[in-house]
Amino acid sequence: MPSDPKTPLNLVPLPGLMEVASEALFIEFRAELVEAGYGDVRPTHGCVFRFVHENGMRLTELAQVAGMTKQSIGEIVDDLESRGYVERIPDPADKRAKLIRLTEKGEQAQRVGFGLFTTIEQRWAERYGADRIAELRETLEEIAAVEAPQLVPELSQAAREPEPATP
Amino acid sequence: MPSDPKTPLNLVPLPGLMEVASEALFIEFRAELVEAGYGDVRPTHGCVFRFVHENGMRLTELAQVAGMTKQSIGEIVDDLESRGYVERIPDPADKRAKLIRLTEKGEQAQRVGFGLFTTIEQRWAERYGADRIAELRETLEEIAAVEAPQLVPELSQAAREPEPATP
DNA sequence: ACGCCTTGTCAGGCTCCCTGATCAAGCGAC
DNA sequence: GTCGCTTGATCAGGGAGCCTGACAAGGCGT
Repeated sequence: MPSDPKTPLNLVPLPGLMEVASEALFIEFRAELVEAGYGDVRPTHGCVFRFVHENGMRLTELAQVAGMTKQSIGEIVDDLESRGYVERIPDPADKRAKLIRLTEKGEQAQRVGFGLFTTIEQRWAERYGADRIAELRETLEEIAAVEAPQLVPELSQAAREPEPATP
Repeated sequence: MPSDPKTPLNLVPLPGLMEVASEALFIEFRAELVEAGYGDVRPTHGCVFRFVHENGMRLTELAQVAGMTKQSIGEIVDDLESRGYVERIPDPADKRAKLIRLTEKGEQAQRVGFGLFTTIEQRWAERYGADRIAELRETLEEIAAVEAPQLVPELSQAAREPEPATP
């Protein structure tokens, strides 16, 4: 049945639409991150920037909140460390453990990243109508509250600070 | 800064919300597909079920519309072939080429899959309010039309037939 | 002081996608 | 006709991201 090269949008399944919008959002984010000079921060690294605690955090804890294995997070942290975004310092409370903490550079990147989210949402509000986007957010929040009550609690907050400041 | 284990939803960035909703939708789809007896159809296989033409389609063409390389699609088709969902028949118009076509089993799976999309959308309409979901779809369609004019044209249509029929 | 749990890491594997190279078949120019 | 060039499919290899299993070093309860 898929034959007509121009499938009308109202026949595209909801997951498809969702994915298109989601990906568009992501691509916009990615492009601006590159433009801001953080092109070496890959999508995978997000799980660290989102969840890492200001005062440092153990690998195991990071793995838990990110919903990944210690090994996977460890690999990502290795990568971020080699790029200078995070550092491992010995945990004074436990000689086995190390605390993973953002470096100065890492914190700047985090600020810029969080700032980009609000920037983009504002831009979409201008592009598609503020009420439409507000509506969209409202609906998605309701959905998220129902569908992922255990999944969402860890997700980061964005934009506590007013402006990202230039990198 | 990410410290409070309970981040209020209104502080979650739009992409995060989008992804949660998108994934919830996907998981629901996946679960029902398994339940319908098509558990061996993996997400990757979607690019074939979505795009394959009723009368058969060449690998190269499939790769083009799916936006992937011939090799990647080829691998997926190999897999689907070994599972009995598609078959390769010689192309009468070109002795080099083969036509990839759904088998009977493959067509049933496609029907069921397409049907599930509408089923789930209806269920969400009941769960979150028909107008809310209609609104959501409307907004997403508008976004998709702007953000992915070259990306969307290939996306499949769903639900041409009224009911998926029991597998 | 003795096992037992925890923390982090090494080793290896799987999936899904990619690039590069190859081979057979068709097609156009002469 | 036949000599290249293009095209359809495939083989080989690689990288990103995630996983499970195994294990050494350190801490902790009794």
